[in-house]
Amino acid sequence: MQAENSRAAHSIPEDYQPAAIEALARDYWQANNSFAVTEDPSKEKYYCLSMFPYPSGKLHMGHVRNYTIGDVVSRYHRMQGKNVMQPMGWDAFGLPAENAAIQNKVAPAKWTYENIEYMKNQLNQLGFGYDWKREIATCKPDYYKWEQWFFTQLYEKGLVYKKNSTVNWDPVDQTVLANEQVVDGRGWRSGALVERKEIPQWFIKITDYADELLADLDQLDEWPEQVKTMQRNWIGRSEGLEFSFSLKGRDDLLTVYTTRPDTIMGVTYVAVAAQHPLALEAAKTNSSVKAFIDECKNNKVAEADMATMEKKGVATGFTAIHPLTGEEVPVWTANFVLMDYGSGAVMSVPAHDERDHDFAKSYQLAIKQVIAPNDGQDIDIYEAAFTDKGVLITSGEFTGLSSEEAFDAIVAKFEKLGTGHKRVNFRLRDWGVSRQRYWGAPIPMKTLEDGTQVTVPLEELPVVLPEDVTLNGVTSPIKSDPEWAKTTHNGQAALRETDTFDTFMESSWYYARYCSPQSNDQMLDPKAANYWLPVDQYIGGIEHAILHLLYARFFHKLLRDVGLVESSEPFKRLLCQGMVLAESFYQEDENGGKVWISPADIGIETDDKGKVTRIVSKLNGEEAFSSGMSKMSKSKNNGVDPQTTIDQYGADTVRLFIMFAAPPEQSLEWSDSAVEGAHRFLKRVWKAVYAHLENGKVPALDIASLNTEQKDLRRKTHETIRKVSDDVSRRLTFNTAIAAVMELMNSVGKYNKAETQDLAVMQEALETAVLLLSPITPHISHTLWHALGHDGAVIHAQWPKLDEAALTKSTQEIVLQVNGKVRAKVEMAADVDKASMEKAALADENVQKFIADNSIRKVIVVPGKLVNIVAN
RNA sequence: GCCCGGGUGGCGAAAUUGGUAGACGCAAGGGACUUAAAAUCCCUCGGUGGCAACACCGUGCCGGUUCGAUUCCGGCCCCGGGCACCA
Repeated sequence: MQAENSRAAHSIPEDYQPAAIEALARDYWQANNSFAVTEDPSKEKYYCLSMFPYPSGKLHMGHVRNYTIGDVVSRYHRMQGKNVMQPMGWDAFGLPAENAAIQNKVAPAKWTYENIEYMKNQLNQLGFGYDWKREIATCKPDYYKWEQWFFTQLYEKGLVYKKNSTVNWDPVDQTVLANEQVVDGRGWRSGALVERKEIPQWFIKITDYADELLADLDQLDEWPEQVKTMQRNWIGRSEGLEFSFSLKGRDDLLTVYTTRPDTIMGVTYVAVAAQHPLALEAAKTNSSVKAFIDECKNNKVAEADMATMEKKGVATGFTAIHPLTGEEVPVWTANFVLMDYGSGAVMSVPAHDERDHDFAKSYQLAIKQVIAPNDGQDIDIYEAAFTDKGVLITSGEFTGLSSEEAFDAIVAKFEKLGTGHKRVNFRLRDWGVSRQRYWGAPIPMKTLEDGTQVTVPLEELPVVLPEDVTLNGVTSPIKSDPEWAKTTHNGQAALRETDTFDTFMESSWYYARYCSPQSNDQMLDPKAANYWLPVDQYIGGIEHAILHLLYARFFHKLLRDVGLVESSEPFKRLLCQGMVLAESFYQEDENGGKVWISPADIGIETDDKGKVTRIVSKLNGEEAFSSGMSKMSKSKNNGVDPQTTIDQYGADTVRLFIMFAAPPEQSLEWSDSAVEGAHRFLKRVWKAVYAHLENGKVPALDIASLNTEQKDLRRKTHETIRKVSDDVSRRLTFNTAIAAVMELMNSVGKYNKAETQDLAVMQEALETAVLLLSPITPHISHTLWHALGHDGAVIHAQWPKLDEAALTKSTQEIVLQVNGKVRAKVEMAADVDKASMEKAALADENVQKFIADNSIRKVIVVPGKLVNIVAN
């Protein structure tokens, strides 16, 4: 990387012209197939993956951010000499295609393929280095064939079953609605009040893997702690007691599970779900129970709605008998008990559970305190529940035990009596994969005439989804066409399943398919899969922290257990990038409603401190208002089309801005003027190289002969290498990496000598800046690297090497504090010892002033950094 | 409601292991160049006081630990993500 004698520099125009140089770099990569990779056991592999996009129409800023991060990481590791795979594809099934189909009268397939074409072109314009040979679209039969096959394998292994489960039902359109399609409790098209309905659906037993999914989180040491915590809570392992209440005058038992057996003596009622058999039975004779159950049919399915709705219930008339005391407690049915979770019944202890407490107060049910605070503090149990652990009171033989001791004692008691046992429970529920929609992969099952369910054999796969269809907005075309389902099985008539898979199915294994995307005789080629997997760096939005990442981890373990991969986890390192926000503006219409105005149509007036004084709409010249920063969205009309910015400033500016504006995990605020700032910086880099080339021939660097100024610039160069290397590889803080290169360029700009060795250190500084920037702004770096005299392309260059010797400094700044406040700063020798530091501190005039008449209690010396004198 | 994050100048941010708060950039103000404007370059830029040296205050709010807290602990407020059929 050091300058050779008589380097043949290539001249460049004085001005930076992004459009021309970006086309040049793109043509080079394309002509040389720069990003195509194959398995090469002689090289260290690096698999960098960004979450694939849903082909919604055109790229949005969130995509640009996601894929820029991935491309920077990929290009960095490439410069480390690794065999880097960076694939791209399309998460092509989903609801929006059906909506677009209804709106624009175009088939979902056609709409999807057109969007893919357009977005692929945009990705190329941004200079992302993808191996397009590996492109996948999940809506293509050669992809979902293997997903269907895999499902049949899981079925054979007993990991798939069918059961009833609740959906949102639109009674007017006679169709199932996604949560998104339910607006204020009504169907978004029909406006009808949505009902809960139970329909049979296919489930995959993710709960069989709950223990492993939980335990293996501990191995993922390069995942954000935040994501692992969310997954742990989602899986929700708990230890508790399962036991049954007998029912007065009946033979059946009511089974419940509790994580707080220590509070069992405080049970004052039992609550069952509205769909619980006991509630249904009570409804036959009790009209208020029936009315309540009917009312619950209008409850929404989403958990957030369940949790925030008013807690309601009604007594069933049944009476349960407390298994330890023999006491009689009423059985209620309540809207907060979930039928899908546990046994659909819970014991209620109002004194020690907030929800039970609220409910008991609303319905005048008894509140019985059985736990007292450890510190003996008096509490008013009618005022609020006491939910902490403590000491048992009025609990018969268990009185006086701590909550922890009582847990064991009470579980032991039940186990001895044979009426209950300790049980590990998970919050995680099995994965319901059936969707009653058209644009998805058909579920490969058939029903025979006698009702038997069979899998579709491999030779009949894929079960192809017809693409040339018209949607009526209500029923899936494969459901409304009676012919589609008709098939045979071993000569017998059979009907195909007309439900399709949840689209999370496709996104749960695409990362593995990229390793052998053309494999047509098996799901994965194990040799390729085991070379590339696990993914070394996965990048995507934090909104996927739980569901997608958990399903993908689950699928990977399933792939392992069918023998297709060797590893147990799919993603070694994870980065969750933040959202892209923009300011949104509105004016009010005559009804007080908000009319959202695009940021492009807004003018802003400021005072002489830059504070905003007035916002005006350019559309009507009247005052407008800001509603602050929010996620770029259609509803707030605050989206900024990446294409406009690419056209105006070029891809490098967009990439630089988006990496500089915020650290990757934080939300990023779009700012037009900051984009201009990024562009200005690239112009400065260009000009600096141009000016350097004008100075003529550059001699070889002769380190021994450098003067102080030359050494200073060289130190700055190598400090920058150290900082940027660490930021890009370990910290993934691209914003501070860019800031460091900006500092280096500021030093370059201030350097005004151009004698022999000046040119050599300048050459080194500029080459370094170009190399360090090249993962972020690959196009301008491509041209400038060439201009600086290199015949090979910058993508084949090595990442700059740190010269530790260049970092040495003769002096350093020492901070002098009195009682923790900075009172002076002094330059001292780099190798100064503690005693001299302390001596210098005590000798300082300002330090002396602040010690004054106080006596010195303590002196803290941090070697090479600071001295703090404690005096009072 | 539950789980997980975040809150630092006019703005985006930095401070990596408890050790100089505000690197880098944007906006703004002043100046140079120009007939002029744009572009570019130079200077200033947390608040208050002071000619200055410097002092005091300042990292959402209240309290704690520490020689020293943006960083650790307890409580609160506000904003964002997820909650199983949006992807």
